[in-house]
Amino acid sequence: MIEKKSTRIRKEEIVQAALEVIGEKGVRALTITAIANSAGMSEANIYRHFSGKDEIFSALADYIGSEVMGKAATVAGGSRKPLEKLETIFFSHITIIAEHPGIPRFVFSDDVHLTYRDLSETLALRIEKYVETIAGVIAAGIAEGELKAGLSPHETALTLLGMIQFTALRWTISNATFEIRPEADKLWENFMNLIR
Amino acid sequence: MIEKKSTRIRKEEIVQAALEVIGEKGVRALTITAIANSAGMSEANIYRHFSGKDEIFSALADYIGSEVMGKAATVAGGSRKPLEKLETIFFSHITIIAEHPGIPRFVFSDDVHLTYRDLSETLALRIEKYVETIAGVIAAGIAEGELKAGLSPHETALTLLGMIQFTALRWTISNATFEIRPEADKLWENFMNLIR
DNA sequence: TTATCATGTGAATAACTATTCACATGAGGT
DNA sequence: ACCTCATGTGAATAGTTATTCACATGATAA
Repeated sequence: MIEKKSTRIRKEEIVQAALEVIGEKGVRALTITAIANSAGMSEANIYRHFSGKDEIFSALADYIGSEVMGKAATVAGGSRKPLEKLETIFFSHITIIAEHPGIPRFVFSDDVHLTYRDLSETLALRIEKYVETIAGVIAAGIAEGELKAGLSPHETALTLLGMIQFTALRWTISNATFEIRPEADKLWENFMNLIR
Repeated sequence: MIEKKSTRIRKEEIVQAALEVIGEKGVRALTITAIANSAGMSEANIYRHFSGKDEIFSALADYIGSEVMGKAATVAGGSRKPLEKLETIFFSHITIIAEHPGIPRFVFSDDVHLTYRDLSETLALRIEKYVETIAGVIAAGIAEGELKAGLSPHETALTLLGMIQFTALRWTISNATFEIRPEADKLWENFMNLIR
């Protein structure tokens, strides 16, 4: 029998274990057995701290929301120049993906979207908010003359996020056979050419 | 007992049924039972025509490859101006996604990638080829002076595809609550601002 | 010290999965 | 007409899944 810990701590451990499982084997492999193994506890103990899979998925979404998107909001609210902010957001997003491949897989899993509709709505709202945060930075960049005047902030933000997302996808599909960072460098350099 | 048909025809029907199931319920729901129901035949009969799920997935990948990516190659090889070609490829891709949501879900399903590694390699190669096709059109556009001189064709192609892919994802997540076509129009207009 | 209750677990259950198999049928060649 | 074999199917099987439950344990408050 493992050491006893409070539900608060166990919940964090379970969420982390779940994220690890997704990062290694994908959302499909996120079974209670897999989580229990990864977290080093019995399956039954998972149910001491979560009512079921739904609740684990919710907690995972909350964690990702505060971790990834919260970070971007902080950067956006800072005092640097818009282009610098964009660059920081872009590369920190890329770094997070490289360190936790489970995050984009979870957020963009059609399995999650189609099986847990309520959660899916929450995710959609968070993504939309994230897009707006980035669009705000782009709008500021245009106002300050750092970026092209003709840009549509919202659409340009979608383009930037699509670039990030597509990189994460190609990375998973190719089974991590390329280095994500140099790829991101090239994409960012080209993107600056596009928006200035 | 349903009418008897040749394996060639049944294979096509099964692949179409599978694509439909993915479009409606996602890759996770692509069970033999679901395919059999959608195709209107018994589960056992599926095995008369395919050795198992792997082979169905392979056939699905082949169908998508010839359908979607073949189309782009045809357009790219045509005699129109590069910018026109890009626009055609972009909107025909968007149209295909809107009509067959199962296609992007299948191609970008981490479930597929992580469970069927061989198939995943094939998919990765096809995507890379698709990227190169688009990069070729962009390079031609630069050479002819239709597009900005400083662009990197490969990275710009990735950006374009990311835009398409991200739109498909947001569409699924939001449960098809927005019209995909007007969204695509705005994105394309902005993209033209970016690349010219 | 001891009583209590949150925490931990092995085993059972019911539902669902892919796949197989023995048997049925009918279309097309002879 | 009839033979044959590709095509079609209900039922069985073995494995996996989420979830429950009766019982164990140990931290902590009294």
